Amino acid sequence: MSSKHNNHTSSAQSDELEGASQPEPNQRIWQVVAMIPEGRVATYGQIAALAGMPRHARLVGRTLALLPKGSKLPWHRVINAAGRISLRGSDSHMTQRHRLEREGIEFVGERVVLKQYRWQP
DNA sequence: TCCTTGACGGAGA
DNA sequence: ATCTCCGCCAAGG
Repeated sequence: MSSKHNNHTSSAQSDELEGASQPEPNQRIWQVVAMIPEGRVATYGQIAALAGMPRHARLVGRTLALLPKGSKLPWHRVINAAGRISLRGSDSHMTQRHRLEREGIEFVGERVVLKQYRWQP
């Protein structure tokens, strides 16, 4: 990018005013996350790239942080490039780890072995 | 307006 | 394996 314009899209739901062609970034992210199969994980950067926004890993994190509490999206299958859970709070952190282990994903210390569990579309 | 802080990541050292 | 730097970008202070 040229580091100019490309702003707007603040909160949500107002994309039909500018061409209404392709889905909003957040929506593309949700779609990709929804594709991660059970028992596999994907990294924030991986999701960003698959959503057509390479190097926007942080955007993925922000987007997932906004998900409503009972979201059906498999957000727990998204971890960082080190194979670790990025969630800060001990509650959410434990919830994510528990969900992953329940799907058969194993941890070696604090990390998932990506070589073994990374989703490869 | 500037600075800091994040559910980040890759290249170097 | 750890630590910096740097890219990226929205929210808050």
